Amino acid sequence: MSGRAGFGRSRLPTIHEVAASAGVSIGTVSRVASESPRVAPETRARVLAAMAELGYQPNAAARAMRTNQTKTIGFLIPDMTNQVFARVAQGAETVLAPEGYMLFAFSSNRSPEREVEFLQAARQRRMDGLIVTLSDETAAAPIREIGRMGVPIVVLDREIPVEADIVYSEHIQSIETIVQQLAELGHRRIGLVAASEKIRPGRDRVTGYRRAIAKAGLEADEWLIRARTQSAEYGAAETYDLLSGPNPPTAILAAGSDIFPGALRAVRMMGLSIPDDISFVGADDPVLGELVFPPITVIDRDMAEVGRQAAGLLIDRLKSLEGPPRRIMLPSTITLRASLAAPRRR
Amino acid sequence: MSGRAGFGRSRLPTIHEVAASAGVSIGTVSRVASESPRVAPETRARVLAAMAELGYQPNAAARAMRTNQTKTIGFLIPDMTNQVFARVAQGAETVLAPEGYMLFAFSSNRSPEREVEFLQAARQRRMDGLIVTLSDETAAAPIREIGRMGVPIVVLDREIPVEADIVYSEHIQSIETIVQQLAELGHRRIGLVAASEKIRPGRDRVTGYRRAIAKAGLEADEWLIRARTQSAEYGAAETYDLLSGPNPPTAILAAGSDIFPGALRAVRMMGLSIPDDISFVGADDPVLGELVFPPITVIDRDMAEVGRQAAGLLIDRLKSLEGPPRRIMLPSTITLRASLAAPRRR
DNA sequence: GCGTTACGTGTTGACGTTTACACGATGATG
DNA sequence: CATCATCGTGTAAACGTCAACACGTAACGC
Repeated sequence: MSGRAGFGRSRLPTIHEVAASAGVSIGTVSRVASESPRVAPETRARVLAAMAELGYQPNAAARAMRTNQTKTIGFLIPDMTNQVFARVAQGAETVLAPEGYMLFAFSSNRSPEREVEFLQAARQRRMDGLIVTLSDETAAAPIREIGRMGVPIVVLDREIPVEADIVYSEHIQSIETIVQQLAELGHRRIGLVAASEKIRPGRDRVTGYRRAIAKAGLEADEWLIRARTQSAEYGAAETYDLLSGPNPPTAILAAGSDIFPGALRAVRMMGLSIPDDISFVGADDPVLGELVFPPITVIDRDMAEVGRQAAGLLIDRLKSLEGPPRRIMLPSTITLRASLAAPRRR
Repeated sequence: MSGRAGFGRSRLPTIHEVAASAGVSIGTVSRVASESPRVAPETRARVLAAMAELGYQPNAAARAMRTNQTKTIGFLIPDMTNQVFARVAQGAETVLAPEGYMLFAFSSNRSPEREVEFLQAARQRRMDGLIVTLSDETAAAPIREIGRMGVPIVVLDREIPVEADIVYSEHIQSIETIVQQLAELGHRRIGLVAASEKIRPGRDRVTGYRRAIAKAGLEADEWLIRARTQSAEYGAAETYDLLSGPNPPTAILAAGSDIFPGALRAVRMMGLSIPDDISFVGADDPVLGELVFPPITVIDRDMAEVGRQAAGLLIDRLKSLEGPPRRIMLPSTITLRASLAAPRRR
């Protein structure tokens, strides 16, 4: 009952009030709350009733102070609106929840300053563990902060000098495969638009691209490589620039979840037809490639699995801190669709 | 330096250690930490140096216990992977961060049980305020839990019997407008696929639809209305069912961010051409409608603004709890594109 | 019937902060 | 020169919980 009406702040009942109401000591209430076996069934029932009556919820701050754990995991993501990370969170949730941990997500909007703020907030709040995706491997401050955390951390797809478990995604091989296929179709100039080389996915994709170009014996033209920012605007701008240049590519790799729609929009705006005028490959978006016409070949990954693996590593580390850092590599998959064809004869 | 190497849990320095290191009392350290003016500049400098040296971060739990606030806002969303909510979070962030609040997002995956768990966790953690989007207005448990929270809450686009500030989105008028336009083009049978009638957006869209049908003097066929679940699969299934029926509609309203791509896929799979075979309207996705061919007319809303408004209401309530519940209604906008045409003659 | 054990419950610091209060030193004032 | 603010700092209590310890009671074995 206690329908303490009204807005805003109202004092929440404490363990003392529950104890008084149930006619026992606070120790007994505490034992009931933490499901200790050493309580008589009848007493337990009375305490439980008092708790329900008062709507008692133990104060996590006080509990954290005593027990040194918060049952809270923080998830740092560069961008909430990016489905890639949201799917990771969802996957991690499925592993963390059964273990009694709450996963709270925080978006840095790709700002290293915000990342530092989050990491400090996480430390202040004594979160039990963290899953972290930094937006820039070359920014020193967040990395320094990670080194100070003092709790287990799992890093997602980044290469940073930190003692942490890491879940990698495979990027090099899949880009190589695609470039090779395009070369076999007869493409000699292939444009790559990727996220920043300051983070592993972008860097690896550029690496894979260069490697495949060399293997196929094609001319290595750095002008064809664009890797600066993960955004639709950037994808559109670079794609436009590539396709309106003097010696444009005959295929475009839009290697990023946000770059993909941007690049596609640029192609559309220029009135080019896929795959007749230009071959096109997207990445990291499981929906878009299937819905547009023609359907578009896409490099994708099982992000929920990334989340599950990351959460698994974290749980292990939470249970026992032993052992060297662990690394897991998860594959990328290529879904071939109708967006690839031989280049138009000049 | 204190480069206390190693994995996992390491003890973090307390205010006592900082005090000892700086040669002052804990009271003084506390005053420095909370930026009280009553500290001599030279002392302040020494304390700050000690803090930096040790990498001190105040224990939020202890602080929360003393001050009764956590500077934490919780954001409950039905589904992280849905861009609609992610954009709200982003908008709310921009208002909350300057006020010193951290926004932590939690996804319930549309489960009322998970919603209750989050609300209880938020209460245990003594979060200062909440922004909440329930997945089912008819589920009693989460609503009861909200009533017990004891902190300011802002509810997003739901009608529930709770004393809270609410940010609504307009749905009825925009659906009415679209249906009317379709009627004017000559459509007499219009299919509606929406989210559940158990939440306001779905219900309002059905209401708007019925109202417009009546106004336009069209036959009201309940068979044409599908409003059960917000998912791509549901959107695809119902669209397929509508279009393969004996007397199919000549236009489809896919009134939900996840329903939209699902419905579109169904249309594609049936080999129907937009707008020649079928007119099509999407909703709540600002990207998809623009990228497919032909571009699709879409009902959309400025979700970041929803987030900003919600955060604003919350901040006000946090500063002064006075006054009756406030309600804000934000508009929907219709972006007309090439997916609407007169129905094919039978 | 006594000693022993096991069990259920109460009592009592701690956890790390903040903040009201106390106190000594310094400088201004009459 | 005595008085009194003012300022900077230290001290100690409190916040709500847990868990180690203490204690009383009942059951049991001998």
